[in-house]
Amino acid sequence: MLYSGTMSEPLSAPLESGSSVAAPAFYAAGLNDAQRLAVETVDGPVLVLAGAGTGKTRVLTTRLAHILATRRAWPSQLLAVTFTNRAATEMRERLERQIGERAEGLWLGTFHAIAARILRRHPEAVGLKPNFTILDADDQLRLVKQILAAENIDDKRWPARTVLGAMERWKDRGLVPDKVPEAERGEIANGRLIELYRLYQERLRALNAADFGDLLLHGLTIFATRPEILADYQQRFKYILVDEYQDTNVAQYLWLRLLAQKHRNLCCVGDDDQSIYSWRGAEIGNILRFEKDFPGAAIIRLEQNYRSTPHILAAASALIAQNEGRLGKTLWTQSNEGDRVVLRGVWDGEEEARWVGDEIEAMHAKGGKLSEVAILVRAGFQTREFEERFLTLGLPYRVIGGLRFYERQEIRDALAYLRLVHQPADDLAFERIVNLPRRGIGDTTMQTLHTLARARAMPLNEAAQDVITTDELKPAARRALGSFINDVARWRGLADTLPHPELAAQILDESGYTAMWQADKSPDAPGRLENLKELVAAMAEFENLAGFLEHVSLVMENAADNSSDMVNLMTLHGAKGLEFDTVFLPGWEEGLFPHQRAMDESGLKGLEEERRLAYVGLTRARRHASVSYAANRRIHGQWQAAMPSRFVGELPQDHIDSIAEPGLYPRAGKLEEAWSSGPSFYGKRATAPLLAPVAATTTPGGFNRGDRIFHQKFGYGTVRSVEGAKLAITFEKAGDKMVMDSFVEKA
DNA sequence: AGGACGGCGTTTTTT
DNA sequence: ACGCCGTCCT
Repeated sequence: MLYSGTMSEPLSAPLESGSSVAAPAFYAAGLNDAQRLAVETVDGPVLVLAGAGTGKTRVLTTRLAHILATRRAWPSQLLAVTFTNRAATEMRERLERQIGERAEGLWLGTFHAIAARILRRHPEAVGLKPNFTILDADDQLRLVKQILAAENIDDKRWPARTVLGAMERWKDRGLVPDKVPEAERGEIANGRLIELYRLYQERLRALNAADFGDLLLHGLTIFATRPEILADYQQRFKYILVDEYQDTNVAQYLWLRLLAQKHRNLCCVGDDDQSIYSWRGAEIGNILRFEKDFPGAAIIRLEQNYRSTPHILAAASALIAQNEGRLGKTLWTQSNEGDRVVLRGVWDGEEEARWVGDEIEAMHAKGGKLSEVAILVRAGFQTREFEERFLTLGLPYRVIGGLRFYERQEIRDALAYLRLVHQPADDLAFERIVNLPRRGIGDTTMQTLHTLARARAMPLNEAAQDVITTDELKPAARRALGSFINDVARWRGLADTLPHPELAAQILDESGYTAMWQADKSPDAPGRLENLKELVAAMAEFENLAGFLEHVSLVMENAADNSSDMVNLMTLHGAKGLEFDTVFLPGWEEGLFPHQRAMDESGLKGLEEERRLAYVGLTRARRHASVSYAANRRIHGQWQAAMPSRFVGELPQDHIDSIAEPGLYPRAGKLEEAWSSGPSFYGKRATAPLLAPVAATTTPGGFNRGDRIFHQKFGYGTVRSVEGAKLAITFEKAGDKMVMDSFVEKA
């Protein structure tokens, strides 16, 4: 490699290389014109509109390499932010491949990781101590529940989820309690939401904790109240790079704007057509408004697609063209025709799964890799039918996006021990494990403890220290509690001398936690013990306990076992940023996709986001994409008649191969009526939802299409259709049969 | 302190 | 239909 030596040596690429037509620096080799422009336009604000599959990551890393190679900045003066750890890791790995060690010292990470890093340096500016805890979703929810209970708010009427969600949306917009506009207090908790928000924030501070939203929000507060700190970072970050800009929320936008104010070298990369996270605060307006927000910004479009065949691209493009508020791009490719997008109409979900399974098996038989196949669904429950089918076929599959390692009960318990040792004020951790395993510290004891802690405004652990010196508790409880907090104190003392993995192992043993699972006879107990071992082993990779806990809070990644050859099942959201040779997109039915709720709650905006989701799905495919829809689907146990998604109608005829069984839809014309009335159809909503319970086609015996039945000889099955007194039934064991209605009974 | 029972919700999810 | 959560009962 030409590029060698250390950072202090002069580099082969001269600073003024960008101005000449001389041979481009080696790292820019193979870039197309737009990509090169995106790499080399380093001064001033830049928006790179990177369509799906246009080589975005390559541009991002090359741009960083270019800035470093031309000595415009030291690594420590570069800030590169992503949304996911996956993206951050990928960027770092690719950058290291390009420029090796020179990438060290770069501020590269997720918004949250970078914000946490800054917050750890100035926690006192927002009333936190340096060892503050970062709470996860579970802790947040528990905290809100406690507050609701303390405030006598009916959590049936105002579930903690809802309350927390509303507070998080405020945080997403950078609003601390005092800044929430009067008009927005809403009805939640009878207008007391703002009060709850305030209490929640106070509670977090008392716990010496921050939730994810706070990482950004506190950052904004620090920048607003401590100009000298802000100035320091503004000075430091000469170049800022942002990935997936269409997913930023208002808080992140404000944060970036502040940081970029001095040098104004802000490069945002994103794709407005792939904005699919509005429901968690992402503000597509950020990317749409970029030119206004940053006057004089260069807009660079990456439109050459290196991923998909022309048919797939054309289908996706035609679909997304139906959206209104977009910046607009024209994706093109040099690759050859390839197959059209397959559009398949089927009777029901079971048949859909059968069809997909058959297709995959056929492909597999021809030597295709299963790991290059993905089934992308709108909602998690849709994976079930495929799983069932694949189990019958013996087709290996993995569902991506289930419980993650650090979300498992035993892992969270173990972490609670470590958190408590690390940060004595962590009441949530205290409560979680104070009586786990059982050590005779019950509700009564905890109530006493809570009362005392509240009265003296001190953490539970501290209150416990006091209470055991009094006779407020019964002797047995006092002994139990005393022994527990003694243990915790002892472990804390060991933390300085013992290597942290050993400390963890010792805690788990001495607390009786390991023994608890050893004594557990349930089938998953051995697995849990394994996980605990894994946890302790994983700790060795970190310098200390604090570093480990930080990692756990911020990088709750999935241990992706990419090794084995399996079909991938995941949601469309989960598929963003991934690509596969073959992609199946099942369940394209009105009400399911676009999802009814998205449209009910967000109207046209919701519909357009659903369409972007469809676009994301299609553009995941390299060579083969198959869309399917079923005429009947069972949702929440109820059979529903379904109409094909309007997105089906938006696919361009010239680029699809359509195979539908005849007679799937009894009432012709209904479809056009539903689609053509467009979004306003949902505005009215007087009409019955399209995903509606089936109008009864009943036999004399009272059987309906979709009924689950039992037959003496054939066993269980489902009524496929009804013809007078005869039923077409798909039996689970015996397959399809016609049976007289008098021979079956309802299951 | 642990199980049984009833009620409710059931899109998407990262950090 | 089903699973989860919270409550109530033993």
